[in-house]
Amino acid sequence: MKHGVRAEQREQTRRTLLAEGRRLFAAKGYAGVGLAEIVAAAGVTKGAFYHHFDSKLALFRGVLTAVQEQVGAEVAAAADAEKDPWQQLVTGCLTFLTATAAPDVQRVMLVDGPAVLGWAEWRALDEASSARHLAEALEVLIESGVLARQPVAPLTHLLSGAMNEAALWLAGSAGDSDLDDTKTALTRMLTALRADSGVG
Amino acid sequence: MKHGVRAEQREQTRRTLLAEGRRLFAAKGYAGVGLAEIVAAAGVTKGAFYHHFDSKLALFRGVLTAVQEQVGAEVAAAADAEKDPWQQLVTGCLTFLTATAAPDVQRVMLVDGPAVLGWAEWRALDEASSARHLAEALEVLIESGVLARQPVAPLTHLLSGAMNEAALWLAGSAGDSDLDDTKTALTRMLTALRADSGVG
DNA sequence: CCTTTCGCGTACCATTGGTATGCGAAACTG
DNA sequence: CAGTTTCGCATACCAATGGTACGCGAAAGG
Repeated sequence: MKHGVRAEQREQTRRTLLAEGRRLFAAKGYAGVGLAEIVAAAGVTKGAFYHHFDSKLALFRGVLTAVQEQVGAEVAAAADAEKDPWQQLVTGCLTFLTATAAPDVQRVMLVDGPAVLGWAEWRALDEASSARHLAEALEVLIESGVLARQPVAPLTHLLSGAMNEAALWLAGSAGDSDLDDTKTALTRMLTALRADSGVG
Repeated sequence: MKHGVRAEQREQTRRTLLAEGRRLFAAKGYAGVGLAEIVAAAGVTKGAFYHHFDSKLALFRGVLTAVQEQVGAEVAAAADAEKDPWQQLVTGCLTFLTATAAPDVQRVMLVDGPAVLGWAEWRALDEASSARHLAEALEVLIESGVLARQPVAPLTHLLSGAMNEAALWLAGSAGDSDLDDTKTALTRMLTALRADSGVG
């Protein structure tokens, strides 16, 4: 790691571009923001931008990765605070609903992400940050006999999709009890998967 | 309704633009296809296009509506073939997984839709075509005591999101048993919501 | 048959993502 | 410390795209 004045300024410029890109992408969507606006907000020019990123898409990829890592860390922290593996799953899922409540997370990670990068790449990035934790938690619970033995992949995607859509809906819903109701419904769905729930 | 040569040609041109738009949007995504390509494929010019649609976005809105109505009709038909309300729900949900398997449905309706139109408008259109059926089916089952009494909105979004994500995953998954496994997991989740499942 | 309507083609414009090139200061080198 | 290289960045420019203004020619209406 270099520590000269040059390397420092370089990193500062890169961080500013990522920060302003995140702010603008969240506010106006990927297609609604031009490079001119981004570089102006960052106080640089297009020449500087293309020195740091190959394309507008590359900047979005960087922003999305940062958002996903932030959400993943928040969820993982909440889950790790629980002792019981089952409670880790429930807490992690419920935390996800609130961690993705911020508008910038919504638009970048849940709405524009799949369309801009393509679903496959978006899925791969999500897998690396948060979905992997979900799958691992499910596997542990299956191995320990808490959950009925079954393939984890379908379950992971069903739950992941359910939480994503619920988070988007909650952001625009006016009802005060919607969050609690959703948490209740989600908890009920998770509980239903248990081997001792009488289903299966 | 006029029936002259002129009105007929007009409708023909409009249908061709919608058809080619759907084909190209599905193949390359909304941002990946230009108006020039669309009008060339339809055998007309941009002048004709803007005589029928206000913008590229308006064409996409028309295409998306058509796709959603097709999926909604397919799901509703399968559900209506069942007598028992509970079986209508299960059959409808399972049919959704196969009805959205076509690549054009995936990209237009599930990936690009929310990003291009914005999540709110996309949700409103989805509500009008398929999600409304789901909500109605859930309400019937709650009223008849099959499902535990609970708010339907959170449940609708959780299930809708789960099915959307599962459909996208299934399209790219290589495993032969993935579809069956997903249907099993989805059925298990639905069954868990029943008032007599011991949960809640 | 003469006028009006209108579906559509042609020519054009503004903006956007992306590139080629030059400059000036920081970082090596003797 | 002078000379040279490196490199972060700015300027000027290009091709393509969504969108508009306007004109033509055939069908619709009297």
